[in-house]
Amino acid sequence: MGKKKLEIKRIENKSSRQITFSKRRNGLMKKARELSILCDAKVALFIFSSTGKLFDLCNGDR
Amino acid sequence: MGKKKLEIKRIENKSSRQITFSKRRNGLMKKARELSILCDAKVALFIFSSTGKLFDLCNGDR
DNA sequence: AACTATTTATAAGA
DNA sequence: TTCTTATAAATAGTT
Repeated sequence: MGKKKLEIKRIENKSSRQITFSKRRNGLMKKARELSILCDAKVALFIFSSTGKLFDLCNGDR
Repeated sequence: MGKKKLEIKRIENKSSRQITFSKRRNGLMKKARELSILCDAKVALFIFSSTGKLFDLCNGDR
């Protein structure tokens, strides 16, 4: 997605990495929530940022 | 996405629900793996299907 | 934080 | 049921 194709490897630039982290983290949580609703599944998702902060979602909480 | 917009609510048709489950489960795991690689994050994802089967991914395995 | 060009995911269909 | 295709959705780079 996006204006250019992005290779899947560690983003070296710190601020780009943090921006991408927050965008993709939100996207991942949204999709996890949708999967649980659409398909009657139970989903648990734990994301630890490189600074150790935890973001989590269980079964469509928000 | 897809040919028509899909409302986010439980898919009543069982076979459609199972097809959507396997497609979206794969997509979610791929994105989880990408997030961990791109952003140096640790990710754990547990998905229990409605039949109780577990699918999981931790930090970009496989 | 908002935009937009472009890539990616995926709902239906073959 | 695996592959294709039309379309919706996510998002990389920009402002």
